[in-house]
Amino acid sequence: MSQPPTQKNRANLRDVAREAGVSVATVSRVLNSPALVQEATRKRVQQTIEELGFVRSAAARAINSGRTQILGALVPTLDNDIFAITLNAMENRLVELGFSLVVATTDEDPEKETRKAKELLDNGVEGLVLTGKSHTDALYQMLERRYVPAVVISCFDTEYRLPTIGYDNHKAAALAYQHLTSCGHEDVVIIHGPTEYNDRTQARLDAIAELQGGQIRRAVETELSVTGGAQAVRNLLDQGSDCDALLCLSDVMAFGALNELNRAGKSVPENLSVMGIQDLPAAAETYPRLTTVHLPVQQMGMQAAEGIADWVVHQERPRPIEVQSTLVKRETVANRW
Amino acid sequence: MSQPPTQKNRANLRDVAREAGVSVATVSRVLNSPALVQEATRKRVQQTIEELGFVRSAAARAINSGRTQILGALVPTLDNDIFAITLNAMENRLVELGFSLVVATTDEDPEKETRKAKELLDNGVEGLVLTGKSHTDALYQMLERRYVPAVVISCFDTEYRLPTIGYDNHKAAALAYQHLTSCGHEDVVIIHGPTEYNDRTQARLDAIAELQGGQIRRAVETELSVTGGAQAVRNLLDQGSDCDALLCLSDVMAFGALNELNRAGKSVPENLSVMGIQDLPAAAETYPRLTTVHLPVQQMGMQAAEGIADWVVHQERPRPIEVQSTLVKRETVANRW
DNA sequence: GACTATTATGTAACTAGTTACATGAAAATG
DNA sequence: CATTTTCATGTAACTAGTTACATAATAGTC
Repeated sequence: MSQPPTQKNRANLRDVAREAGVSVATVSRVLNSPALVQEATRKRVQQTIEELGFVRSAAARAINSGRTQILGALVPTLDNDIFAITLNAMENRLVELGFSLVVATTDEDPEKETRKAKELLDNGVEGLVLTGKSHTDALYQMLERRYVPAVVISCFDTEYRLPTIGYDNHKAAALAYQHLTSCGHEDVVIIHGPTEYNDRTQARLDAIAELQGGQIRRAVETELSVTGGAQAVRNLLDQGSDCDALLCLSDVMAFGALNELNRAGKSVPENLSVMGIQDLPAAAETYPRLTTVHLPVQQMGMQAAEGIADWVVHQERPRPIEVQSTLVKRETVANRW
Repeated sequence: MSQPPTQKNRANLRDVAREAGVSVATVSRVLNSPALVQEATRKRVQQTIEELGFVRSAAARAINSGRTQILGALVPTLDNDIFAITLNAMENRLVELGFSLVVATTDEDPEKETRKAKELLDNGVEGLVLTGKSHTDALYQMLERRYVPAVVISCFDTEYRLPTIGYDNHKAAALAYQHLTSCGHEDVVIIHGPTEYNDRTQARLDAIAELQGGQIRRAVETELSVTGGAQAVRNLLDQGSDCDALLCLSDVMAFGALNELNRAGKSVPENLSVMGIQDLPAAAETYPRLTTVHLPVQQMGMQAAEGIADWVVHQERPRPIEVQSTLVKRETVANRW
């Protein structure tokens, strides 16, 4: 039977010291600054560590250093690609910087986010990466009271109370919409995800409203997913409503939209144009290839990782960082002039 | 200037005790078993905790309980949907069970996985969820030496040295291939991702090899992504090679394949059939809708969460759990009889 | 009113490391 | 050869909690 020495009979520093016939300080030195220990002693201690299968307790280290080396990220969901690429980049960079990343999902619900943030902080997370600007006062207070570094991704706003590291959603949407109008599209239907607590979608809508004279002319709200995009188009077609172009405020919805238009026998961009925002890798492979606005989410993930790590280590609040969105012209927008 | 009291001047248990005029034991009781403390005292202590903004140190708690409440998941990547849904489900269930989830990516590289596993364990993770069966001996030894609970997802094998919680890749691929043959498809091209260190892809290929008399007849290896699927089809078309059906061993490649076939003007399933494996949500919305094998990855995520949490808490190794794959007939497979 | 039971609280010893300071011995300097 | 410096190591006091045990103060019983 395998003994179940979960934590109990695991060797600790004192065991190693006793077994090797040295003091705890010496063992600690072998682990942390081996140069200070004579070679013979060091060898002996190292061998004892091997023999006893000794592993330093992370908790005990943390208690002394006040550092857990763990950061947390709160994202709305992992269920689609929108945040996955950012997280992937963030995780990779953080590991290089010596941190682990705890991921928690919020379902775009500020209350849930607050609860999860509390759990993460209670579990020893040293800093947080939040998504967007919609958070509860309780969360802000918690961060301030505990002096927890926290940065915000997926948006850019120098005035915001936390450092933002991301793209300007307003600009990105304007870029997309203006491309459509510059190609002669008059009647554009905006397909967007839920706006409740989603300031990024709201900012994109606001930008378009501005360009349409203060009021969005035609918009349909749907689920922020491939399925949502498909459903929106299905409804539009069922109602027999016509338009020049579809602007999906996120690529995933554009993917669904394109599929559904193909199914309905509508030619894109001959019958109508379609645009997305984000430029996921798959956007280059849709049929037809999706014209979209590129959001450098990978770069954002890396910068966020560096920003939060720096803040935690050097107690220096990072400046907001804007990553630039750019228009990617492919095949789903026609020139109507 | 905001004081930078990162860790230092943060109030601790002793500060609260002194300020409230009670002993440290009483404060600890207020936090852990408030019923044992008289109401007046409890109120006073709670108020002092509020005033001083006292927050329990996770590290100090962990040192006593030997429990960090943190689990780790090692997945090949977050860059596409394949693992995102599983992780999402896992994270949600783990939070319910009182754990946090640290996510690390391995790029399907056992050495990198071993390094990351070590980092996670050194950072205090109590248990691991691994993906697939390709791991280094060093990793196995590390897990055994440290008595770290670890379960494996995305496969099912009762003989494996760690408990597997997942689907049987062999069965899933057989299910897909047999559907194609039962519909009269003779000449099937298998499109699959890299097999190096990817035992799941290998198991799927093995199943098909068996059904084809020991040797895969036609296969093309590509990147495990939408882009990869599209490229594979592009190459196939460029070479002018014909076939009855395309079996993509993962939905994401099927998405790319369908797009590319649409682009080439090939009718699916009239010209050729296409199948995927996984049944991502988007599979129901492709054009045409993708026939695939459903892998209940959400259920797998939940079960894995429960299995590893149980093992960590009750020191009881879970039994392997198989989640069943099922055929989902949609529109991309024609009957050739 | 004395004796026991119950309840609330405190003391101090744990958990597993790190580290300032002290000590002793060997090496370098005058 | 004595003195100072350097190096290796040990002692014990920290980090921030938890908890077994002791004690004091009520409450309940005979």
